[in-house]
Amino acid sequence: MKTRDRILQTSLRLFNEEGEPRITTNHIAAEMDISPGNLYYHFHNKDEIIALLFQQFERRMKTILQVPERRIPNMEDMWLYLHLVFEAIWEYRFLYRDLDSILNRNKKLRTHFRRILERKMSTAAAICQGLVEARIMNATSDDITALTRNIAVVATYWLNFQGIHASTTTPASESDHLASGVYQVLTLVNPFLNDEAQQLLREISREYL
Amino acid sequence: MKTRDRILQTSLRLFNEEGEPRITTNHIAAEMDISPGNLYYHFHNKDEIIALLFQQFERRMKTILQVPERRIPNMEDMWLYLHLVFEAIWEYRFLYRDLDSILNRNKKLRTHFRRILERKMSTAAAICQGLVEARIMNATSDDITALTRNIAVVATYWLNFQGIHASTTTPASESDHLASGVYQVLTLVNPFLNDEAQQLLREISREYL
DNA sequence: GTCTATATAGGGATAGAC
DNA sequence: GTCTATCCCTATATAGAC
Repeated sequence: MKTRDRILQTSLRLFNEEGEPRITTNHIAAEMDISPGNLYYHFHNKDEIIALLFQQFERRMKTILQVPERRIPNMEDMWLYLHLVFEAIWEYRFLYRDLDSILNRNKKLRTHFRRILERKMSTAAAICQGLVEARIMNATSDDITALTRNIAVVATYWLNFQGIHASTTTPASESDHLASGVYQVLTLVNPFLNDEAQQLLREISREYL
Repeated sequence: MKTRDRILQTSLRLFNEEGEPRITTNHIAAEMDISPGNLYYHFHNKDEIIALLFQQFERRMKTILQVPERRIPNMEDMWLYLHLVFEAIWEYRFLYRDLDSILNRNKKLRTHFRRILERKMSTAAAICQGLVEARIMNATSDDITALTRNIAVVATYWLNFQGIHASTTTPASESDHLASGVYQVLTLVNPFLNDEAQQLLREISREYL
């Protein structure tokens, strides 16, 4: 594996584990047993590493958010779909942990992140619209607007919230984080579903949680 | 006004405006036209300033979250109540902007912040319970658990979300931030309310938003 | 491509005079 | 209480040898 790729890989791991602000270029080099000078041969600065990692994340999110399917999604689809989103967030969670600090340093990242957020919301809105037309969901257009915003907020900040709120109990495993996030987002959708879909959702929750 | 208090006041303003990580003790001293040495006469270090500001915030939140009233709150009560919470968050928004970074540096703050979060949720749960008993709200105990978590997430991270999402449009005024946050939280509660309460909520929203 | 050595800059913090 | 001067440390980044 090329040094350049190893730098990206190692940076991602350390950023996720320790938080981006606490990891310096020296830390990354030391962890890889290369010299700081070598790292700077491959990247001009730390921001360039972050920008590259963000690009990877963005590409991944874009493919997830495409939703090429024609048919109306059922509850199980939604669960799995949300799971993919949370999985991607989890693998690049350092971005979310210090979101403001990272986005403030780089205007381009801010714009791109906002686009991802907008895409998340429009995808969610489209799914809801489909469910309404299939009479699975009962919601006005205003309801859907507010709902998609809430979905975006909870999906974006769930890991942060968990990190504060659950720090009392035993540190949860990766799959716990993901499943609880998916569940929490679906509780937002739940009150708008018809009885049958609500029942279905309860069963799926019991199965996965 | 004593220098010590002016330091706190100036720090709070600069932290809120520029973000806590970007404001150094030298910045604070320069802004006040005092020497860095003088600042260190009054505070041992930057963390001590932050801890004091946090204490102010915590006291304020505690008094808001007391809810000494006996009677069942109506929709207007809830609006005003949430408004107080968002107002307090707004005035100490630097804490929320770099929450992870600040809480990671100081374990004590983390514990106290978690307590505030828990208190927020138990207060919200108590209010919901009251509404259910008054037949204004229709929700199971599981519904309320999930709902209060969602309320906590949205209330905690609304400003951050707004900062990313709305950065395209004109920078909103303070009152816009608050009102939109209150509205957004109430959209979480709305689907559980009976028709009459939902109607009431729509009217209040139109009035304040 | 990789290393060693080093320059630079900035923030945190202290000492001692006034 | 306040100032000036200064020290220490750490992080970023570069230069030049190999």
